[in-house]
Amino acid sequence: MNSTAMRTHMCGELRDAHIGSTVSLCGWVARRREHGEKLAFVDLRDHSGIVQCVVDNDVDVRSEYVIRVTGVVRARPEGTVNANLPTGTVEIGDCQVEVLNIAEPPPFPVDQRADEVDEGIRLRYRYLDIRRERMQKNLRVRALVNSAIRREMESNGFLEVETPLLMPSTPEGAREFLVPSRKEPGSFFALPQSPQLWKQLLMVSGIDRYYQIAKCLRDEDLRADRQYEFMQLDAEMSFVSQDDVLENIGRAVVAAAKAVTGEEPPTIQRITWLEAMNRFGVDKPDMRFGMELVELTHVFSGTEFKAFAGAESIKGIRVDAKVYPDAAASGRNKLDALTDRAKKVGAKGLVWIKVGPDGTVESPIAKFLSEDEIRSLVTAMEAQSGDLVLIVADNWDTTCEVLGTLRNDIGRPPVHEGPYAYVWVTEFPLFVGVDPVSGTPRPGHHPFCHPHPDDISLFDTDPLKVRALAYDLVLNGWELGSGSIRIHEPELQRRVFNLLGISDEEADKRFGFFLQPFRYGAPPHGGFAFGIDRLTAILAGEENIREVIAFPKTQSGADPMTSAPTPVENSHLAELGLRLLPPPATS
RNA sequence: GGUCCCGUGGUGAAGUUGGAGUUCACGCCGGCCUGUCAAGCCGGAGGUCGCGGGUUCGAGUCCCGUCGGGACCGCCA
Repeated sequence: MNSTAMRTHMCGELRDAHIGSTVSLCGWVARRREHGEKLAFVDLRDHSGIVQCVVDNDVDVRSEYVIRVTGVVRARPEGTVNANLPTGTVEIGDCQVEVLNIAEPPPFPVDQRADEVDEGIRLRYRYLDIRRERMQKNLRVRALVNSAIRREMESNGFLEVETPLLMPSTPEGAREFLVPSRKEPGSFFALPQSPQLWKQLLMVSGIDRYYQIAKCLRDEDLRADRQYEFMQLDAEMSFVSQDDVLENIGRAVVAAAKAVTGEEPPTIQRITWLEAMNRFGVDKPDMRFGMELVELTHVFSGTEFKAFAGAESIKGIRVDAKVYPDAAASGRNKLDALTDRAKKVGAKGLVWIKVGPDGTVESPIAKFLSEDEIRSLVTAMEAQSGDLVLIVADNWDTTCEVLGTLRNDIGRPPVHEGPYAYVWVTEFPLFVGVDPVSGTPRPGHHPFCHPHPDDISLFDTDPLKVRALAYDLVLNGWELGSGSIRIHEPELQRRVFNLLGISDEEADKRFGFFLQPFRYGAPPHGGFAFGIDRLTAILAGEENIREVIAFPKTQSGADPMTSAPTPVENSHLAELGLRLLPPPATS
């Protein structure tokens, strides 16, 4: 399969079994070791690996020259086997070397040492960076993920349908990239944040099970886990319950993980949003480690301590001295830093308690607590001597969020470290908070999420308590993706819009092209989408999705290799009916 | 929009409380070398210390600004 007109084998595949065969190999010069005019060792590299070629005639080859070597595979002489190379028991002898192309010295070593090179430089010369084993591996992991997902989705009856990149702008959600229209100056296409609207229309169209490995584009600030453009497995199913969606998407994730690691990943756990918040303080819990939030409100129900008295929610986390000896032994400076961190996240303050031997405690607030309270606290926290307990008393949201943040700060391992902890988070709230201007609830996911059928009665009385048939998939504390059962009944959709403060007319104006088809018979349906880049990064052992993207952007949204984005000629703009504003004045 | 970290030959790093023409390793160029494998030995070239301004007798070092890279907050329905 690997042989071509120019080569018979790949460098990395040669083993003892090939000894005696004459081979032709093509690749790049990884290194050369010269021993005078009549002996040189050339390490030849292609994507499969490296093999040593012994050259006993005078050839001038240098790093990254592209060469073709023809010679005979032979066993290495006694004592010269290289255990560090998979091909280390053999070498290519009697080499005829043909230089196919010369090369300038590369700006950085094209091997593991480039892991230490500034990422901006790696990106400027990405085509060289990708020659390295690490990037070759990562891109191949990515391809495995994609092909496993395709195979699994298709074997489960999903049909791949491609959807447009050029679509109307919709004001909701993430900031869009705009594409000016040449034929209609002043009008614009938007690039899709996701194929959300298209896939729901495909359900109306009777496609039944749709999937696509789709490019999504969002003009939001970049992060280790966020790029302007990213890939999602996007899927939608008709006549399903939430369980149907979770099972099918779960199979695709499992298939991808298995394709990469060779092992069946652990069962994907399920947890409700409420439980996730109560136990982990976040809606994307990293379940690889403990330090769960402990409910303490009842412990201090009759307390004299002002900061605790009457607090809606009091919770604590225990920093186990056996697991986190450094954090548990934090001195005053570190504790102050933790307090600052807690305040930045929204807490009024942070109470710390160091547990000593025999139930003694050390804390700035110890004198305000009764012995009973201290005893109950230590018992509730299951605290041992040396442990550090951190307590927040506030409204429920703040208490959860602050402790969830501190828990992650103190205990969270790098995202790519095992074990893999997949979890479905279900029953997200339909609305999150209230718009400060209009006073109406804000959608938690998007306005087409189906409310939990048990909660419809709360619509008029307590809308913020309404749960949605919405769910996230979380891996090691990263949100891989989310989905929901959608509203297919126009009447229910109108009720949700009205709660959101969107009138019928306004809904029609904003989402008309999307809502009108639903009048022609929309099946009950639901779906999901998860990020291929994030899943691939974790499976590849990387903590940054740039490492699994061939040509990513930097955090500032630029490409150091192509210099994009670049200015364009005024004539180019004029053709699109555009003119630039003067640059903003700098004071 | 904000907080924090980084920027010194091609690459990675060192450079003390501000003090001579910045140092080291790798790489590069030349020479030697027949069993190396990050080969070895000898010699050589290569710098706007990101950029601009300020403080100072004197700035890689201190201050301000700016550009670039990174982590995070906001943002990502």
